[in-house]
Amino acid sequence: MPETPRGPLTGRLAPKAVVGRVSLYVRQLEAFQRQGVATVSSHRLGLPLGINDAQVRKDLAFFGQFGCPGIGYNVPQLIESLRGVLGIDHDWPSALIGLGHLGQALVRYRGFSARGFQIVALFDSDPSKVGRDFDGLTVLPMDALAAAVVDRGIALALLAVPAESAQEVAARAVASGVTGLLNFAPTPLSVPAHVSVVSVDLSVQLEHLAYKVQFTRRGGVAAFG
Amino acid sequence: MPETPRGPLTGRLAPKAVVGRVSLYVRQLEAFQRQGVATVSSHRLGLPLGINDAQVRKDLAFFGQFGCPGIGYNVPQLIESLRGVLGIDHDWPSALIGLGHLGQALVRYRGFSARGFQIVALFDSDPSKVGRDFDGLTVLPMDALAAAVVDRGIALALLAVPAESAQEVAARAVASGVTGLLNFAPTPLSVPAHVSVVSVDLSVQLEHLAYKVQFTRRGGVAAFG
DNA sequence: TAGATTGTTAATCGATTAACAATC
DNA sequence: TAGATTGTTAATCGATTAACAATC
Repeated sequence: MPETPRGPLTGRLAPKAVVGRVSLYVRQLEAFQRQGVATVSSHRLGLPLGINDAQVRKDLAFFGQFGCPGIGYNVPQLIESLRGVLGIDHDWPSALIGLGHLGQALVRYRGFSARGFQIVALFDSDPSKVGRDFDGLTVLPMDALAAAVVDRGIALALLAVPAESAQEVAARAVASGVTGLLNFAPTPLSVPAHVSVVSVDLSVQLEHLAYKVQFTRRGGVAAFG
Repeated sequence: MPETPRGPLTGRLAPKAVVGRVSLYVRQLEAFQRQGVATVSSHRLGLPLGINDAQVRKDLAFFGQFGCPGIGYNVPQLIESLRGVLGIDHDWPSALIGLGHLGQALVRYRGFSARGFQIVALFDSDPSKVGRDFDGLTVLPMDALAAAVVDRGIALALLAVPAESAQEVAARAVASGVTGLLNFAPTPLSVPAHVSVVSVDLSVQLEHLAYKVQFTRRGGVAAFG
């Protein structure tokens, strides 16, 4: 039997890399569960993800003790523990701000709600967008955000606005009570300490791809990735 | 005057973190250029990005010598050099594979073509999608990819297909001559050594945000981010 | 018991920051 | 010249990997 985990209440903020891998572990564990696998070793869990067994154990050790020497990890139990660690043992009703092309796509994208991130309200500062319907939701003006945060229990906002207005919109979201921002605008956001930001910069990713392809073309050895 | 850069032809593949920051430097330099700034120091370049001056100089040193002691960096020259380093001194005609919600969004998203990544052809393995029109482009069957790669000079493909089919579609893309994949499917891809992959895993990013918000709520100090 | 596997400590590796001589 | 700033080396810091006693 696994010992009692320290639990996610204690300890320091985990490094970005660790949290990212834990997300991958949860997804892989869910795949094992669907296959009816009851127990996995750190080796077997890391293998399909290209992560070595020492790394898997070290990552898990950051959050507690979840395994049994000689046996491995109980799949459903580890899923439950890690979902608690990540804060995905409950839903996160979310707002989407900005209904340009990217925003319209994100409303319809099913990948978020499949993992508990339901988009429950849409906002845009452009009056010509307000009142329009996307995927069954009506676009509200930014002024309505504070009320929605309270009424619908919104904590997170997906920010799909142009770079120029991102900082201003972020400030309004924070003022309305949002405490987490997924920022798709290609610009750094400055927010108070109690607010978290994760940025997804698609241009940076594409430029990284261009770099790697060019490097390979020029005869370099793609050592990793 | 800056000395002759080593140029992007030599050296090892730069670490992921370095390449990501260089993308940010280029964007910041372009902002300085629009403002008419002629010369910047490593300090001034890093400041708006939250990157310290030593880091900026170290990153640039990976690719060559671009500055003048006592003066700093010439803005237009550094932009040109770094665009060469990243391989974004020319356009990258790209294919988009998979026209689900996310794929449809990516076609219309202007952020890619603004940085030289033009989507010039659409593909889907689902016959009911083939022939449909999105943003002026007609969806082609996967069989047409190899010809398009040659005819339209395509090197990159954006992969917006379900996790279940991602590996199979990636293999077909590679067989058709694509050498770079931007993978939006939440699954690792296995490709030959001459092919590069950059993955954008939106669920992992959202789960990271959930972790940080939960951590803050529970009284932790958000030390970074 | 023998084999497997954990959690953890120590060793290695790589990335960031500091310091400074050289240079404009 | 004096002040500013680079490129680079050395110092620090953090993350990954290896090793192994403890345990099932």
